[in-house]
Amino acid sequence: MSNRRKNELVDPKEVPKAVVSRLSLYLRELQHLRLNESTVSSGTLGQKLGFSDAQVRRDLAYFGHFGQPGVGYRIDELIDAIRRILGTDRKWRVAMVGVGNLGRALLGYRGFSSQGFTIVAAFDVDSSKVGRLVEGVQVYSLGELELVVREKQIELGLLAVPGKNAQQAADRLVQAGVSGILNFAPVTLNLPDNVSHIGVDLATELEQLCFSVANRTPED
Amino acid sequence: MSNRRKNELVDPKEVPKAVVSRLSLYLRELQHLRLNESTVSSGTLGQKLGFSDAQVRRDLAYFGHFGQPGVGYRIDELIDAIRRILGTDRKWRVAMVGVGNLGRALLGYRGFSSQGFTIVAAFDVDSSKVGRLVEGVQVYSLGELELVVREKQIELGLLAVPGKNAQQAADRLVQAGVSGILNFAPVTLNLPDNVSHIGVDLATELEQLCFSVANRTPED
DNA sequence: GTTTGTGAAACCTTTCACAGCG
DNA sequence: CGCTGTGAAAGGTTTCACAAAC
Repeated sequence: MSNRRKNELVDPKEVPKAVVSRLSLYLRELQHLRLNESTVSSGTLGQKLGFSDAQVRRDLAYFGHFGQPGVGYRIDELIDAIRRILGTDRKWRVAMVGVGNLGRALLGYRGFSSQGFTIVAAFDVDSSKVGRLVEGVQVYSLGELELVVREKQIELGLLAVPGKNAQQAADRLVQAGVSGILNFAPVTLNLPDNVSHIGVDLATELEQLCFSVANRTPED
Repeated sequence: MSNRRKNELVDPKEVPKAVVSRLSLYLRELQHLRLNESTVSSGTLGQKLGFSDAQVRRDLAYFGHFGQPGVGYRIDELIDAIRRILGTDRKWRVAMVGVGNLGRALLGYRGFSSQGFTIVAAFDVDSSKVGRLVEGVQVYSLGELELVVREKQIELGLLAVPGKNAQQAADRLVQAGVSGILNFAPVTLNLPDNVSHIGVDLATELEQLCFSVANRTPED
């Protein structure tokens, strides 16, 4: 047996990045399974997501001994554990930068709040939007960004501005002290190492789909 | 030297998936660089994206000999080559399923059309939306999905419906004959192997960001 | 019986380092 | 010179297969 106690975390640096991305998928699936079952085996969980049973067990074993031989994993317990690992076992305060089509849609998206994220302010250059509530969120001018981010202790930024303005807006978020940025603009941001960022480029995702459609073997 | 001639493609099955995802990023960066330069080295291109020079060269070499020693890569030529590889050197006809917040935002997103994707129809259950134009796209009832997809020869579907309706809507797209689905609903779809699909879960992305913020080493 | 956790093997991806080309 | 393309090495990830646990 490992010298790690149950639920004790390993150094996150030795956890493969691919494992972390699957953790979110496990969490999502477990939240559905919880409605009907109280335990699940690695085989069943893997099957729902298209992974092997061995992969599920290996992934979870990075973080502790969550399973019971002959039984499987207790769903509630595993959900709590994964949320602790991901850091979503508490609320995160988030800012939206850019209240165009996409920004507005994201402000109204219920999936964020259900996972512990609260959008507490939005920013836009368009003065006709400033001062209004959009999807229940107050819109401020970009000039107020630093002040509001500090005042409301915002930790994460969602960036939904046009590509040409994205780097500048990101710099301001960094300046204001956020710890992470989720970037929807189709550009690669250049940021200091002490700020995490992830890019989500919708056109890029569609290109990947395209490739896989165009290169499918005929007999598939 | 390889026995592959310039621009000749290898069997796509032997190309790592990670390489394909970087191809989209190379393309995006090259489209910016083209405005100021006519050639670029692997080092420069890699630096913009945070990849090593060796990785850029290795990735591109899967598909042919695009570079010139001592000079680098001709940007226009490389853009054309990557578009051919991804399959975006032609127009793709796309349907939007779900015209809620996110669906509407995606209908108005200019980034799709600039990369060769044309949204030619939208579908929604809400009868107050059916028959209207949203962002210039005609909205049909879900009942018309199969007919319209066939008539307009739609190849790809964007799925932006609530999670509980996603599998059913995806089944209908498959039934209607689409080749690929980009799924924004927070569920894992179960689809036949002859239909490609990619999931984009916005809450999941935010969780990944969270993890990387929460687990950053103090001295970073 | 079922299912976990994990060494060991297999497989996959990135980096190194340099011959060879322009 | 500078830069590519690529063998070989290093590093990372997944699968196999089975002893141990229930």
